[in-house]
Amino acid sequence: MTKRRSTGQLEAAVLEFLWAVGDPSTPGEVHESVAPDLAYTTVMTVLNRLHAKGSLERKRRGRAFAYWPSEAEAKHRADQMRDQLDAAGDRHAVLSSFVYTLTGAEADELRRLLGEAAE
Amino acid sequence: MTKRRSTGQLEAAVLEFLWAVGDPSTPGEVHESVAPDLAYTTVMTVLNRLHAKGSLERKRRGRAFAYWPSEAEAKHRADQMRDQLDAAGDRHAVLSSFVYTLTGAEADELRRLLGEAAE
DNA sequence: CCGGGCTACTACAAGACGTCGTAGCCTGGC
DNA sequence: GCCAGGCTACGACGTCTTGTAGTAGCCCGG
Repeated sequence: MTKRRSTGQLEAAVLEFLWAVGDPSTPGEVHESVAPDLAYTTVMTVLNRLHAKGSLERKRRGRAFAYWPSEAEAKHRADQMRDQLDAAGDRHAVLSSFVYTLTGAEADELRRLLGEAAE
Repeated sequence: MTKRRSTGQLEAAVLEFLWAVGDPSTPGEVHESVAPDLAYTTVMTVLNRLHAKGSLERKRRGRAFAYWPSEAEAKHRADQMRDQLDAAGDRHAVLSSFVYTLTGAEADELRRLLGEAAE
């Protein structure tokens, strides 16, 4: 018996897969690629719940539904980051700490993006 | 009748308060400031749980414990942001989206921080 | 030294999520 | 056209986390 995944892991894995694929996927495809060790119905349930929460869109494809993320991964992640900033009492301190975690390449990338934004 | 707070809200509010205060606080102080509408024991429990999870430190003060965050807010938030970046399939896209959410002042601040880091 | 108040521990309830069973429907082979 | 196999939709169950509170014990002031 495989140990139960910790909370959120399965939903996260499903979302990640759908983002990576880019195209709408059926429960069968998701099951096979994400968690073939689990019952098909388990994956089915996760897809339904994510859809109910608004995280996924779906449309009929044959007799099944094909699911895909309702939001691009980049936007989702960026919004999460933005939320952290908004929740903070001291944004300066957060930005400072954040910059400290960046690699050199990431810092370069960020400078470039900020440079463009400055126009 | 008072509606139950949604999951995570109370813990978040307690943490936020302790971060804002800066000094160790007793359950009584937290209760009064964060959720006087709730039972004292409810706040007590939340403090204990956050301590058990390692989010809070505590030490005796009189016959009570005084609690304070084990991690600075800025570091906590920055780490959360970093996690989003690490979880992303395309970091460039995330950074780009993130920059797009920044205000002018925040962008300036970030440029300045990145400038320093470049030294 | 006695009562009121405040604290620590324990208990209960509800929601979110991981996981699966069952019934129904579609398709392919005969 | 009909039947069996497989796949899907929906619902159900268990656990863990978290919101919420009750009760018993301890300390201090009167």
